[in-house]
Amino acid sequence: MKTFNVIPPVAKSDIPNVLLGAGISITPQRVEIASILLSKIQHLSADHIRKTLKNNNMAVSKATVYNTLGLFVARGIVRELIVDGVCSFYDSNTKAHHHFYDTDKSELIDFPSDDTQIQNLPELPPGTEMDRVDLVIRLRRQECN
Amino acid sequence: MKTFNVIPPVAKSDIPNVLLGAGISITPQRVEIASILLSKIQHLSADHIRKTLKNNNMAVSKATVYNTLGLFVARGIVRELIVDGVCSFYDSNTKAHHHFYDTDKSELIDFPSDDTQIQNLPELPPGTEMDRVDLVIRLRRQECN
DNA sequence: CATTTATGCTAGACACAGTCTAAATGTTGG
DNA sequence: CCAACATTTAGACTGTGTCTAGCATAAATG
Repeated sequence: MKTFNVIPPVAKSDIPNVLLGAGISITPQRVEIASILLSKIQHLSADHIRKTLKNNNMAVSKATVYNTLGLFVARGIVRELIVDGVCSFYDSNTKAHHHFYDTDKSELIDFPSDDTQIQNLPELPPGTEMDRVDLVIRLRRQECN
Repeated sequence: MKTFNVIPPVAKSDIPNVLLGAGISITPQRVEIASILLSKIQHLSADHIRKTLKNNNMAVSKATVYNTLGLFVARGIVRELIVDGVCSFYDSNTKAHHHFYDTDKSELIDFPSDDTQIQNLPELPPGTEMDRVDLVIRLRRQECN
C-alpha cells in the first residue's frame, strides 16, 4: 500500500485531499477527526479526540471515533502508540521516531533526536517479520532531596 | 533500595528466603504466586497467574493477585511489562533486556541478544530522570505469497 | 424517479483489565 | 488477652475499547 507523506500542520481545507489520497472516502466525521489530529504534530488519545469533537459541537459516537482511528492507522495517516496499560495514543507524526513517556503526567513527548540508533538487532524468529520497533523511554519526576 | 539477583528457576523451598531477602513478609498467597512466577524465566499475565492458582487449588482473590504483583514489582523481584493496550505481563527476568512481541499470538519472546545497544540517546527533559527503557520489536507472521 | 445495495453512523450493551472499598481474618507485641 | 497493625477477601466500580443491530445516507441499477 502506498503511504503518503502527510506532514502536519494540514489546513482543514486540505483534509479531503489527504483522505482521498489515502483511499478513504469522505464523511463529515472523518474530516473533522482528521483535521483535529493533523492540525499539528501531537499525540492524542481517543478520549481527547471525543472531547474535542464535543467542544466543536460535533457529536460523534464512540464507535465511529474508534472505527475512524483504526481506519486512519490502517491507511498510514496516523500511527498508533501503545504506551500505558490503559489507553492508546494516536500520533500525527507517522515518520519512525521514538518517545519519552512522562509517567507522572501520562504524557508523551517526541524524542528530540534523529540520530538515536539501535545497534545489533538479533535475527527475528523464523516465519515472522518486523511490524515495527517501539522505543519508549519512561521518565519520572526527579526526586529533589 | 537493594535489588536481589533472583535468577529463575527458584525452587519452591527457596521462595521464602527470596521474599524475606527482598523485605517482603511471608504469606501463603505470596509464596505461591512467587513460586509460579519464579519457577522459570517467563512472562505471565495477571490472568494467567490467577488461572494457575485456581488449578493449584488455591483460591486467591483478584485484589490479592494484583496487590502482590505490585509489591513484587516495587521490590524488584519481577519486572512489569506493558506491551499491549490490554494487559500487562510480569517478567521473572529482571535483568534489563528487550522483547519481541508476537502480535498474532499475543506472546512475548525474550530478545536473544545481549549486545543490542541504543546509541545517541538525547538529553532528558529537565526535571526528569529515566525510569526505564522499553524496547519492543513487534512481529507479525510473514505473509507467504 | 423508484428500488436495491452498499456504506457509514449511532446508541447502547458488552468484555475486560485493573482499582477501590469496606469488612473479615490473621498476626504480632505488650 | 487485647490492641494495633497487616493481609486477604468479595464484589462494586472505572475506564478503554469492541460488538451488535438498527437507522441514515449515498450510490448504482432498472
